[in-house]
Amino acid sequence: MAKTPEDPRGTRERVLRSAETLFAERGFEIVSLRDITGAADANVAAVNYHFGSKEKLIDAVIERHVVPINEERVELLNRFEAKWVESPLPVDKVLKAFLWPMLRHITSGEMSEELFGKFMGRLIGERGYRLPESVRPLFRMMAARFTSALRRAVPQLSEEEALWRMHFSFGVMSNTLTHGDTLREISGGRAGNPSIEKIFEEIIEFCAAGIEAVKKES
Amino acid sequence: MAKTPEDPRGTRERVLRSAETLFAERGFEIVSLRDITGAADANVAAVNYHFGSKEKLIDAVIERHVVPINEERVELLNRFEAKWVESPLPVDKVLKAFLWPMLRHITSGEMSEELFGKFMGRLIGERGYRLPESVRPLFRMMAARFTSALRRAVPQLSEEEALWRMHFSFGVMSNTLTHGDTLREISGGRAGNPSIEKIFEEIIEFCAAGIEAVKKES
DNA sequence: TTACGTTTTAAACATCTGTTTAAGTTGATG
DNA sequence: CATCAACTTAAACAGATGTTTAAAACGTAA
Repeated sequence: MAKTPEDPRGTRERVLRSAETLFAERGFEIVSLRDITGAADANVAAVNYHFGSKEKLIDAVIERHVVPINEERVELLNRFEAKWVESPLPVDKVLKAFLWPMLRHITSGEMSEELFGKFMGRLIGERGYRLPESVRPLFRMMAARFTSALRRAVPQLSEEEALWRMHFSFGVMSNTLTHGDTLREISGGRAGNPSIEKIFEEIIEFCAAGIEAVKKES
Repeated sequence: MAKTPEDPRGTRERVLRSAETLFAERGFEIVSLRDITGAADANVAAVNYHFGSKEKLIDAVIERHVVPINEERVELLNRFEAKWVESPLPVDKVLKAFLWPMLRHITSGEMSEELFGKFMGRLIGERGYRLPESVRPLFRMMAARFTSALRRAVPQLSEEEALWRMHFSFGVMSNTLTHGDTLREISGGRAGNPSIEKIFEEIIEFCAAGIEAVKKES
C-alpha cells in the first residue's frame, strides 16, 4: 500500500498541514519547528529531511495555496472574457474573477474562513509580496492579465492609475480577510454577522465604485 | 542639568528611538532586545529597568505615535464640522480628517515616510488592532466620532454598511502605506513615483467613491 | 566628604531556536 | 533470507532569546 504524497498519514503531509494552521494562527517567523512537529506527531528532524529547512517549508506551504488560487483566477477571467466579446467586460466582473477563487478555496474546506483570511493577510503583512521563486512567474502573469482587463473596463484610467487602484482594492481584500473578525468584535455586534459571500459582494461594490471614480474639482 | 524625558542623550529615549526604527523595519516580535540596545548604545538590562519588559517597551513605542495622531484626527474633524454647520460635511472631508494627521506626522520628521508606513502596517498586520490598554479609550472615541460623521455624510448607509466601508477604507490606507514601495518595485516603474500627498489624494478619491457607492442590480 | 537614590553594567540564568549527526527502523525487491 | 533505499529517531550542536542578579558608577544634597 503505497503512500501517496496526499496521504494524510504520511509525515510530510502531516507536517505541511500542521504548519499551515500554525502559520495562519501565529505567523511564519514566530512558530517554531518544534511547535509544528509537536502538533504533527513527528520528529523535529523530519522537517529538514522532507523540506531542507524551515524557509523551504514556508515556501511549500505558500505554494500549495497560492498556485491553485492564481490558476483559477486566470481561468475565470478567461471564461468571463469569452462571454463578453461584444461589450467590454465590466469592472465588477474583473473583481469577481479575482475574488471568487478565494471563496471556493474557503468553502471547499481547504482551510477555514478565519484561518485562510489570516493566512492571506500574513502573506502580505509579513512577507510583503515576496512569494517563493516557484510561484512568481504565475503571479506576474496573473497580475498582468488583470491589469489589462481593468484598463479595458475603464478606458479613461492611465496605466499608473489602474495599478494604484488595483493596489487599493487588494488592500481592501487583505485587510477585510485578516481583520473582519476583529471588526465584528470591537463593534459590539453593530457590524452584524454577514456571510463571507455577502462580504465579498460588498467588497466588489466598494472597489468597483472606487476604480470607476472620476476626478471631482474641489 | 536635569535630563528631561525627551533628552536624546537619555538611555530611555535612545532605546525608544532605536526600538521604533527596528520595529518598523523588521517587526515587533522578530527584533531582539539585543538588537535594540546594540543600536542604542545601551545595556540589555536597560530595557527591563526603564520599561519592565519587552512587551511594555512595544506598548510605549506604539503609544508614542498613536496617541498624538488620534488626538489630531478628532481635532481636525471638529474643525471641519464647525465650518459645515449648514450643509452636511462631505465624505472626502471626513476621510481627509482621518488621513491628514498621518501626513503631518510623516512630514514633521517624527519618522520617515517609508518607516512610518511600515510601522502603521505592522500595527494592524502583527497586532490585529490590539492596541495597548492606555490608548484604547481614545481610539474608541475617535472611531465613534468618525462613524457618525460618515453616516451624516451618506445618510442612506445603514450603520452596518458604514462600519464595513470604514473598515474597507482603513484597509486601503494600511496596505498602501505598508506596501506602496513594493508596488513601485514590482511594476518596474509603471506605477510612477507619486508623492505621499498625491497618493493620499488618490486614496481619498477611491474611498469616497466606494463609500458613496449605491447598489446596482446585476 | 559622606551618604543616598538613581542609573548603568557585565555576567549569569534557564529556555528556546534551526540544524546536524549517527544510529535505528521499516518495507518492499531480488 | 539478505539487501538496500526510504524514512524515523533521540541526542547533541552552537547560538540566540527575555529576564534577573548583584556589584559598580553616577549625580546630587546634607
